[in-house]
Amino acid sequence: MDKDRKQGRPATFLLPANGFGLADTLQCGQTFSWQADGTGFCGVAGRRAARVQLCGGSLSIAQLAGPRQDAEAFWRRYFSLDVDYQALTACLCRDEQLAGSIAVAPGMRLLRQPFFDTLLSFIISQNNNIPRIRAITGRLRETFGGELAPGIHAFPLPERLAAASGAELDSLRAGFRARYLVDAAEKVAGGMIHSDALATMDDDEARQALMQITGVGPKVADCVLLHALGRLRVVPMDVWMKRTMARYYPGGMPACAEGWEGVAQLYLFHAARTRPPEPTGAG
DNA sequence: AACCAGGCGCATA
DNA sequence: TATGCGCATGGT
Repeated sequence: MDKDRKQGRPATFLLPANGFGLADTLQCGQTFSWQADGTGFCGVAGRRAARVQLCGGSLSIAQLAGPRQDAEAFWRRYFSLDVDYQALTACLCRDEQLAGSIAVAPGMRLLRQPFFDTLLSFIISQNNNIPRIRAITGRLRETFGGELAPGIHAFPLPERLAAASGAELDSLRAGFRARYLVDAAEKVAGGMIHSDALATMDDDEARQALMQITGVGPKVADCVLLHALGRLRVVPMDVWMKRTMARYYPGGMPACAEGWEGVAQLYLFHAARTRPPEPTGAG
């Protein structure tokens, strides 16, 4: 695998990305693995590192580390550029509240993220805010993850994190979540939790399996199902979504979101956090 | 069943 | 500058 990591030149290519909103996609709280970098972003997904930037209607990707052969296919899938969001959002917009939420960030896409990166990130996200999640995941990567490119570290491998020392864990300043990270690493390294096995289960079975990890409750489990396992009907219920659902959809998501409830959640969540809450009633 | 630990960004005083 | 609030989970 040495040839994959030590490359003289990055693999650089363009992906068609009409209507794609890079900043909204990377900054809405679904990933904490990307750093704004002037005109673009640098970040990681699994064992790959990349710098990405919008160029007109295309997404320019410079993969700095990782397998080159399937790089285009990997990133196309990661950014959901293989999904017809024009058609999908047009469908969701049949609901008035969803239309208003999509208008806040119409180019936002649901990422398809690597399993273990996502599991660790959302364990850290619990009872936490985005700046601090970014800080802790950054220290987690620098402490335990391999350096894929200069200054860019991967998320740790499960085996490495499972062998963490107490001092290393303290340095994360992750608070009570530190032992949750270790339990997740042990269960993945030991094969008790495996993404291939989760993929064969229905949503409820996979949720229950993930909740065997200490520190993974229903909300964190649903985040992993949606963001890493492609379970697009799953709606992680944090406080913002509880408010949104109670207020606008007491009877559940509208029919136009059937099968895409998790994607609808992305827009509703982002809009709820972005714009000030409206008073009840008209106006 | 209701409460707190745990750390820190944030809004409000 | 100080104070309190919010947050997802596990444990009491």
